[in-house]
Amino acid sequence: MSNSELDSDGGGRASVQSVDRAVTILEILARRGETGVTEVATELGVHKSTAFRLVAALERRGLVEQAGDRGKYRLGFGIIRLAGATTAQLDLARESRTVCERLAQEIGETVNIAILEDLHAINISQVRGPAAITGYNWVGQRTPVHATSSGKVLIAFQMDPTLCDPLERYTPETIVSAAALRGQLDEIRLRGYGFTLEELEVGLNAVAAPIRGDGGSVVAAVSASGPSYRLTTDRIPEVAALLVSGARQISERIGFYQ
Amino acid sequence: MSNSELDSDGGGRASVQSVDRAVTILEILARRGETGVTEVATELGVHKSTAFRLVAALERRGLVEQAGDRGKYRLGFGIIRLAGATTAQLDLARESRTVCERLAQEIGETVNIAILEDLHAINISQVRGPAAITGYNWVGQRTPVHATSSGKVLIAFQMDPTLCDPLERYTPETIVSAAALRGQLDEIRLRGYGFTLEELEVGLNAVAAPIRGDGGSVVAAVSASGPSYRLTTDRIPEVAALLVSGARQISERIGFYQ
DNA sequence: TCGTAGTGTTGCGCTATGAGCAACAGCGAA
DNA sequence: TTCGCTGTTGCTCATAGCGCAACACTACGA
Repeated sequence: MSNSELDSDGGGRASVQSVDRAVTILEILARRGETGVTEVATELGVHKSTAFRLVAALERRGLVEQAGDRGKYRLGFGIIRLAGATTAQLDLARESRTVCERLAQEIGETVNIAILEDLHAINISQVRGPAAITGYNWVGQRTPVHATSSGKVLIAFQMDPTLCDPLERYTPETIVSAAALRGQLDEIRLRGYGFTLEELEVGLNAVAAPIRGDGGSVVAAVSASGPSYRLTTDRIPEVAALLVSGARQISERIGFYQ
Repeated sequence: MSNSELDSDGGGRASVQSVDRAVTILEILARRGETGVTEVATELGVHKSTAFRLVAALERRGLVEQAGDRGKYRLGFGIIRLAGATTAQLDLARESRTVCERLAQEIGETVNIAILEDLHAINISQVRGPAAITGYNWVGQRTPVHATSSGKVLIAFQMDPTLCDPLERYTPETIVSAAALRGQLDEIRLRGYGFTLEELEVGLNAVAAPIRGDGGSVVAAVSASGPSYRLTTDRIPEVAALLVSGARQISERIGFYQ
């Protein structure tokens, strides 16, 4: 594939040339295995200094690596890592789907799966509850770990998470003291589930339980959330039991054996 | 990660900004799952039209896909494909290594593993023979299928390969008639191995055998090559038997069961 | 049902970036 | 030791990539 082929996207500047070239380099390396800069340049139809800089940019980010000090290049572990992130999330989302659908039906509220990233909970899957008022889609959203049930559960099982003090307030009920939050995390580890009461949004309650991976570590959380007039404080134990059970099923499906 | 962090590579323009941004987008999508353009732009620290164009460039190449007609983006199957190419070749190279070392010892010549790509044979692994005169590294090299033993074996087991007529000549011995080559391919399928006699380089002979994948199709070839005064015509049956045996072992290791 | 807010997408002009050229460093083979 | 080739770097300049403004579309709330 030459540049003239890349440019034939439909007139004008239809793409980002450098990105196209970089992706082509990844494909060349995928096909050819270990390849030198000059060979990449020849196949790409660019100057070898251009090829070198593009390869170096990919190398810097781990998508390409050099075989030895000086010489041929090959695809790096960064590709595997990206692919792994994709398939791991796909696996988790797929394996948990039917369990989440059942939970949403049983609990009557919206159910979400979240993973931890840089002290944020990121939702990767959602099943809307039958009585859901709002159609808000949480998937892809990052939420603060100290003000969400999933977030609390995720950090409760982390090694010594670094917490700000004070934490950010979202409602009058938000826990802003790191000490108070640590106390709640201790309770979560003892009870096996966590919850929030109008801590992220006024009128919004949530309960969450930990999902474990094949090493036993907590890799995700499943939660149910709803309006506080429906998901009342006295319903929490019942909802928690359902979530803990569902979380165990999901854990077993993704390879956790106790 | 903001651009200012990207720029802190060591003064000046140390990288390719657009490629760095594109890779960061892939990492964002790996972490967050389904994500909108505006969210990507915010996290990347660029204008949303910039983010949109970068995402579109990745989408065009299959590394990113859109979830639905209009909306959030996620990592695409292109990442899996790249990762698969990497791990498949790694698997093949790894599983064949000890067999190739033994073959190099037994035959006394350089042994290579090659795969087919666009009517070229690409070497992905090499073990130098003990009596090797030249240290030439074939890994990553593309060689013409009609003038190499691996190439002939690889196309012999393809569905109706398209051949030029005449083919390119490299030495006085090169087969340049497509009809003559097809005849040789028929013989290869019957015998189970192929060879070349000074067809790529004067003084260079080679023998190759097919490696099969789990569906039985030929996915690679293992070959031995050496100077014609050592790898003589009368040695071919003996060398072929060793290569066929070795190829079967490799095939079994990568999942082929007869 | 309609208006509004927000997101995704596109055209355009400008400038900062990416590219090619020339040259250098290093390595392996003759 | 010399030569050929590859990988790498500094520099200059043209253009590709970027941000801005605007548009199209969708979803939500009144």
